[in-house]
Amino acid sequence: MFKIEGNKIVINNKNDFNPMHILECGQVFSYKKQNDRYVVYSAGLKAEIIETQNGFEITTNNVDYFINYFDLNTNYSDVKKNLLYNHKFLEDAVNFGYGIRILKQDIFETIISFIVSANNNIKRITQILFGIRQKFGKKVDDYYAFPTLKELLMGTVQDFKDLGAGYRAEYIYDTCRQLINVDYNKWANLSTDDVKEQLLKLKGVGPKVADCILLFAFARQDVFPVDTWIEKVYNCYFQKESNRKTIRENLVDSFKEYSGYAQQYLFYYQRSGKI
DNA sequence: TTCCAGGTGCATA
DNA sequence: TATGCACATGGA
Repeated sequence: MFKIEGNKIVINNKNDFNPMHILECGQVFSYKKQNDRYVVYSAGLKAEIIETQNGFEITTNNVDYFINYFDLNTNYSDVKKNLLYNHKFLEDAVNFGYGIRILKQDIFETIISFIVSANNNIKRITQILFGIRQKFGKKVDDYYAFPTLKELLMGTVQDFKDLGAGYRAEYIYDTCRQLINVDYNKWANLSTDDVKEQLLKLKGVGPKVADCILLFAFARQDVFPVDTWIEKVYNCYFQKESNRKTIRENLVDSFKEYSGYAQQYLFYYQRSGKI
């Protein structure tokens, strides 16, 4: 799937890796499209992705971090094959977003990002998060790192409001203070339900945001975040249902340990307007 | 003007 | 446990 050449990760494959699909499918907000390349920022690190004749090249200041970040040791041909074997109706969605990979993002950044995402739109979420980087993060070369917990603790509720967070400003402020006494790195050893129980204690983290954090930071595929778009998908493919808890239960029951993957293909396809 | 965006917190029954 | 409402903000 890939090889390492100095500070580059070389991917000779265009079927299971597509930066547009990966970055624009809604799982991440800290990236920019610049002419011929995508630039991705995660925690304090940065990677640039360009297309080559046979695939893509990722240039980065931390090769190991981004091999894990892009989940390059998982075989997505197998993922898609297994998904389609049991769920034929996903074919159009998987063909549309064939290059999606579920990222393994920084835990703290993902918690803050998805608190900001609640009842918000992607353009504004992105703007607010880059604002948080610029105001509280360290300057590294030509970009700003995502602030550490210690750095973000310096922010006031008014600071976050000024950045456009609206009523979520208090959630960010409160959650930072709750996280002082929490070692979320140890949560990796817990069951999905137990991690979710911990996440739900955080201010601004409800069932949907918790599922996003589990999927995009803890690599738990047995969750199905249900938002306004997935509700539309459900009402289109399955039956009319407005209770999101019920929708989630039915979807996880159907997709089981492939729920997270299915969710991303469907979310990306639905948002494209091609459904 | 109203609706919508990767929903959650809180009061109430 | 389940339901209903308020909550900032800006684009369509």
